[in-house]
Amino acid sequence: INVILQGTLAQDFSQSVHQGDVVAASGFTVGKSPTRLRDKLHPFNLQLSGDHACVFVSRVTKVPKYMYVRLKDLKPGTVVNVYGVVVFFKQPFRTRGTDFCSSLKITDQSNQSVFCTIFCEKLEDHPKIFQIGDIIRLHRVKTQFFNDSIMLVNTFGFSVVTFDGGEGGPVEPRTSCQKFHFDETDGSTVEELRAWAAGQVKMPPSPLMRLSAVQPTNYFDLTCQLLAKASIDSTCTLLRVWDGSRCAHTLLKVNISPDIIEGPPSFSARKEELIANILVYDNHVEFTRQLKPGDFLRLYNLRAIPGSQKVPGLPSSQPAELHHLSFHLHGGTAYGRGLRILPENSSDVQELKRVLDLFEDDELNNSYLMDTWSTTPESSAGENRTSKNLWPAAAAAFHPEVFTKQHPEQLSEVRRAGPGGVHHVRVQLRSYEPQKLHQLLKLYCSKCSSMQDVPDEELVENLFSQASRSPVPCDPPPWALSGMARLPPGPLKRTLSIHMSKQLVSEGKTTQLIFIMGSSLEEAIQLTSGYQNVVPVMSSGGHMTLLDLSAPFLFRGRKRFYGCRNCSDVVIKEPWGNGVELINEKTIAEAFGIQLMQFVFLMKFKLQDATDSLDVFLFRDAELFFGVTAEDAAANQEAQSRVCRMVESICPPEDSTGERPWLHLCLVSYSREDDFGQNQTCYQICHSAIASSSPDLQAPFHPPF
DNA sequence: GTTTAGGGTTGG
Repeated sequence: INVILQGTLAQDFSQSVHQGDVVAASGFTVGKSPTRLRDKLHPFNLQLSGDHACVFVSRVTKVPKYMYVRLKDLKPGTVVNVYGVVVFFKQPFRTRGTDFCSSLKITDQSNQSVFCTIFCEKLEDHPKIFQIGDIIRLHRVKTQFFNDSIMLVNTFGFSVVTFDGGEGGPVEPRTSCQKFHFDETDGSTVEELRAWAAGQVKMPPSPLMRLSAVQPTNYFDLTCQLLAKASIDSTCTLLRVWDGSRCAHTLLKVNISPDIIEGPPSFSARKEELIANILVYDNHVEFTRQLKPGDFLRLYNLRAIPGSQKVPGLPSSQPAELHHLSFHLHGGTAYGRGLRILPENSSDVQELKRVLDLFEDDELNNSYLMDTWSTTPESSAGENRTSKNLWPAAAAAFHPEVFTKQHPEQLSEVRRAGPGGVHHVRVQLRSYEPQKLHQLLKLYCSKCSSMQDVPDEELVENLFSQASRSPVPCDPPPWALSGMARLPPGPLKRTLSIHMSKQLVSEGKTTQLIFIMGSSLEEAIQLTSGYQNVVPVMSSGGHMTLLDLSAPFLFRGRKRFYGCRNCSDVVIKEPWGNGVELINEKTIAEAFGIQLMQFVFLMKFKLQDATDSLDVFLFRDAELFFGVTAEDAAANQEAQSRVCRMVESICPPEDSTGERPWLHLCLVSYSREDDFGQNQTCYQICHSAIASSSPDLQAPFHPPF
């Protein structure tokens, strides 16, 4: 039925009512509804317009279905539900009883870490944990004391859901359970844990490595595709796997009789170079029986062992060669040792597939060269792998893993070939621009292709103080709750005006989003510790608006986000329509009419070899090249200095004793019109990545596009 | 409403 309100009553009502509220009306009159034919509602309506008419609005607070206990507040002998970030885990292993056992350790914002043991008969009921940092939700676990500390064990009605722990990614529950509870509060709980974990320095580092980064004696986790397998004896299975990168060390070759191999008995010479043979022992052998070639796997706590190793089942005529690296998944479950199949839709597998497909496409294109390649393997044999003068021991080595040609070309040939080609070169870096390395970060608008420097701190500070110098009051938008905020104790004891969304506050999401007016830059930064999204605003013509777009429009943790001046048309609206659960830079930018700028790396290198020198850009594949995203470099001093160290290590200063290493790079040449309308040939580094040999320079896994 | 395990590597 339609209810018609007028005057101040209508105004008061519309400001306080929310969808879902219970409304009681008194003093109304019944009238004929003029819209009954159109809206097909009740033929009468209720008109609340007299002097005695009034409306009561009462909010029905939703009783949450599940309560979650913080890990610090666990009491012995209770059954609870908890959320946590995984800091240690073992894949499920067989117990002496009837069940498999998952062993894990989790932590949360209360900074307590707690051990959990999950017993389940079926593997699919166990938590699907892929890596440290994953988020886990446990329902109906009981607390108990062991060794003077409280721990968790599953109990009747137990259920578990896990999520990827990466900030900004989709919140996709991992479970094999058909029916499980999941609502918007779960989504925000996961987001809150992700954001909290991202700011924790004490989180254990990921042991994931690509093959190209593995060094002798390393323990590491590997994401890979299974190409073939062979059962060697009851305690050992051979897995032949690849991840698209080439290990910097000669690998153990295992010649197995073709009739015991499941999958192709051999591969092209180029592909064989990338394949790692992994020996899986003891308790893990059972799990390898269900593996099929083509499966995507993660292997936990693999060991790379150099030198002569006895390989079980191999004929004595083929002793493992000295100094050849072999990979072992030893028996036991210490340090989470084990393996699992990764689902095809997981983001890590998607990334891996892109790299592997690139290799396969490339191999197809170059199949006409394969004959030459196979008959002269020494022509390929590891110039960039073994030569000592090529690279200082602890620095990085380059492996453009996707060559379009097998032999490096000389720079003079590259120049002669003109635009429209892909070249593999062996060069030294003579110089680079910008000289000031912090300037290699830029802001880029993908819509208008404009590029600008990242504003320095002083400029942003000025914009903040300018904005706070115009204390013109402004009408807060109708959707906002406004007030003054006291900052956490510190040197600054000022208050500033804040605005929050009524809707979010009513949903209890009080830390999701805050608008601040009249603050300094420093205060805005301080607030990021308590609020996930901090938006600085000012008053203009009585309305709330953003600061000049040279300043960040949003602070999220240590990250700052900028809008494009050309392409943005700013109107502050509620950054959530119906159904928007997630509040992040994308949803906020969209709501405010902002074209989000992205951080990019841009550098110019002067390359040289014996024949010529050539200016090339590093832009499109720069993140792959450094193994660092530009966004991380912008937010994280450590990541930024890592990039600087890499640049300095491939181009040591003139006066230093450091040798200038030879780099294998992939270059693409293309034609571009210069300012005078003349066609000009440009060059860019592509597909080339730094494969590091020291852990602090390690390049993470990253797609080449 | 039971039991299992209770993180911590040198091993082919």
